[in-house]
Amino acid sequence: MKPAIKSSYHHGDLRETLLTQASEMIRESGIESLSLRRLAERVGVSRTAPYHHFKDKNELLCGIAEHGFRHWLEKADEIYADETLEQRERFRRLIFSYVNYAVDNPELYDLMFGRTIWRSNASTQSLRDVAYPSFTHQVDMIRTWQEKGVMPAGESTLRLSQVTWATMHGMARLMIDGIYADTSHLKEMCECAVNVFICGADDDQNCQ
Amino acid sequence: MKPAIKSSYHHGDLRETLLTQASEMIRESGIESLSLRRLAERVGVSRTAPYHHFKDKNELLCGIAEHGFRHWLEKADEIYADETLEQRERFRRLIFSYVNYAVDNPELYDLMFGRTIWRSNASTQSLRDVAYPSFTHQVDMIRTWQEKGVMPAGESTLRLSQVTWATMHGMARLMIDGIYADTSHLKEMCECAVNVFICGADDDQNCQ
DNA sequence: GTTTTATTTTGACAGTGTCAAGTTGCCTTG
DNA sequence: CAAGGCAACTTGACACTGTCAAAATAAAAC
Repeated sequence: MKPAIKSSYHHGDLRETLLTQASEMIRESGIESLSLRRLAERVGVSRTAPYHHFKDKNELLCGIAEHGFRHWLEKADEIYADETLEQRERFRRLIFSYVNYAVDNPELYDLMFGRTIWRSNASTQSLRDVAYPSFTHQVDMIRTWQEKGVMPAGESTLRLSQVTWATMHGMARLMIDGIYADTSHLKEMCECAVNVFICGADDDQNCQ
Repeated sequence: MKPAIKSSYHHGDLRETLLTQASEMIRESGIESLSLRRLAERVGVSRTAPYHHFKDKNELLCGIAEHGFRHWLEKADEIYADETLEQRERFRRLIFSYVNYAVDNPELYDLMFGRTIWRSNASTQSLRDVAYPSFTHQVDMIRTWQEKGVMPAGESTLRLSQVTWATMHGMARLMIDGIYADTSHLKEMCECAVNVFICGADDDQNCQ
C-alpha cells in the first residue's frame, strides 16, 4: 500500500531533501548565508513550504546538526574501539581526528558546537538526545585512559574531560574561525597538545 | 579654535557615541540582535547617519572589538608584570583572568574572537594592529615561563602558546556558547588546566 | 557673504523570517 | 465509487534588516 520508496504527497519526501540540500548549501557558502527562501527555490517549492516540516529555521538547523553528531560519534567510536592500536595511540588519533573533522567541515562544526543552536537554549530535544552521549562517551574514554596510565590519574575525570575537550574545541575554533589563517601547523599543534596531556614514557612521574 | 570638548557638527562626537551605545546594546541583548537601525534610533539620528563614520556594519563591530582588545591587553599585562607574584602564580592568574573576562563579557568576547570578524578576512587594519600584539605578547610570556621552569621547555614555544591559548579559548567558548550551561565548575576547570600545563613542584621531571 | 565641505536625512531597493488564509491533491471512510 | 477530511503546498502580506543615491542642512573656509 505505502510506496515507501517515493513516499509522501506532492514532492516526495521533502523533509529529507531539505536537510541534504541545506547541508550542501551550508558547506558551500556558510551557515550565515543560508536562507530558507533560497533553499526553497533550490529545491523547487515555495518559500513557506519548509514550514510544514520544520517549525523554525532553527529546527532545520538542529536537524542538520543531528546528522553531524551521528556521523562524528561513529568516527570517534571507531577509533576508541580499535583493538589494533595501543591506548596511547588511540588518544592521539582521537585528538587529530577531532580537529580534522572540524577543519574539514567548518560550517557543520560551527553549527554543531556553535552558539547559533546552544545559546538561548534553542536546541531540539531530538538533537540533545544525540549530542549528549557524545560527551558522556568521551568522559568514559578519558576514565579508561586514566586507569591505563595514559592520562594523569590525579585529576578529576570530569574536569580532565572538560579541559581535554576545551583544548580540542579551542584548536578547532581558532582554525575554522579564521584566527589562525593557515592550517599548515595543525599537526604540530595537535602533537604538542597530546604531549601536554599524555603521560610521558616510563620516566614520567607526573601520572603516579 | 577647536572646541574639542563637544566637537563635531550636529550631534557632537557621534562616532564615539555610536561605539559606546552599540557596545551596550551588544552587552544587553547579544551581538546577533544588534541592528544599525535600532542603534541609530537609540542615539537619536536617522538610519543612515552611522554610514558617515563607519563604512560598514562590520567596521563598527571592528571598532568595538578594538576597544575590547585594548582593555584586555591592559589587564593581561597587569598580571604578567606583577612583581609581587611568583611566576607560577602569574600563569595561573592569567588563565583564570582570561576565562573570566570571556564569561563576564560573553558578547564582547564573541566579537573579539569570533568568526563574525575574522572569518572572510573582514577585520580592519586598525583592529589587526591592536589584536596581533595580544598574541605575540602571550608568546613572550610563555617563553619566559619555559625558561623559568614553569612550563615544559621541551616544546616549541610557538606551539605551546597556541595550545595554551586554544585551551583557554576552548573553555571560554564552551561556556559562553551555552554548551556548558553552568559556570559553577569554571574554577575547577581552570585549576585542572593549570595542572596540566604547569610543571609540578620539585618532584616533577616532565620539564627537564 | 559666498562657497565649499562635512554631516545628516529622506526615499528606495533587495533581501530576510514568519504568519494567515487560500488552494491543491491524496487517502480514508461511508 | 463519491464525499469528506486532512496533509502538503502556495500566495499575499508584514515587519524587519543592511545599504545605496540623491537631496537637505549646518559648519567651516575663504
